[in-house]
Amino acid sequence: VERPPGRILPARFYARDTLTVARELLGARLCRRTADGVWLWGRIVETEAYVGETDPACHGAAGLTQRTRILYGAPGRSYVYFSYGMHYLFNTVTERRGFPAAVLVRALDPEGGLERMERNRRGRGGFLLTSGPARLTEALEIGAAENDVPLQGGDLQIRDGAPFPVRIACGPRIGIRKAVDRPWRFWLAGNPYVSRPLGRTGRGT
DNA sequence: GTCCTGATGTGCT
DNA sequence: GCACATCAGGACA
Repeated sequence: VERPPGRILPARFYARDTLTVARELLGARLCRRTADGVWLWGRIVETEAYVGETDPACHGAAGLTQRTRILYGAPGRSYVYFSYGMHYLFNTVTERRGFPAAVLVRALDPEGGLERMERNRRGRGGFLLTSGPARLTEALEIGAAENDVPLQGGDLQIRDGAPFPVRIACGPRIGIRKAVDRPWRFWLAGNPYVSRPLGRTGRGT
């Protein structure tokens, strides 16, 4: 069994402007060590920024609560939450303490541990393996236990990767109803694992 | 291909 | 109560 390549991104990487972090996470590797010690990872190809109390789509817009206290906490940690009664979504906390912001990871280009990921996805491979925020957490076995943990070691890490030689595209965030005008979704143009290439509309895949 | 719906937990209003 | 940063599967065309 292999180990993921690249260098772990330090906490200070995340302690910056969230839009910058969202762009610079493209190409980095989200790495997960399962309970039985298997490494699963992929290159991040799609992200979204959620920025502060003034961003209506950010959970931080609700202010400091039990749920959002992680967003107000230290940058470089995970924020995993349960959505629609069935899915877990993975975010990295950004900016300084006291400023609630995060980057949602929406898609991965799978790189290591493909067989295990496909099993986790009940046989679905190819595009359906990791092309969506809930798909990738299921593939990588990320759940409630991975909420509020550091990303600089242990079983959940983000490591750097050589930049993909493609354009970074941006557009409106997916699946929200507030602040739809802010183009805070970023993706690698042409990558086959991007959940919704521009031009496709509506819900579903 | 598009459209629609069901599954379902959690936190805030 | 209800909104919600989703996905899968079925009904059509």
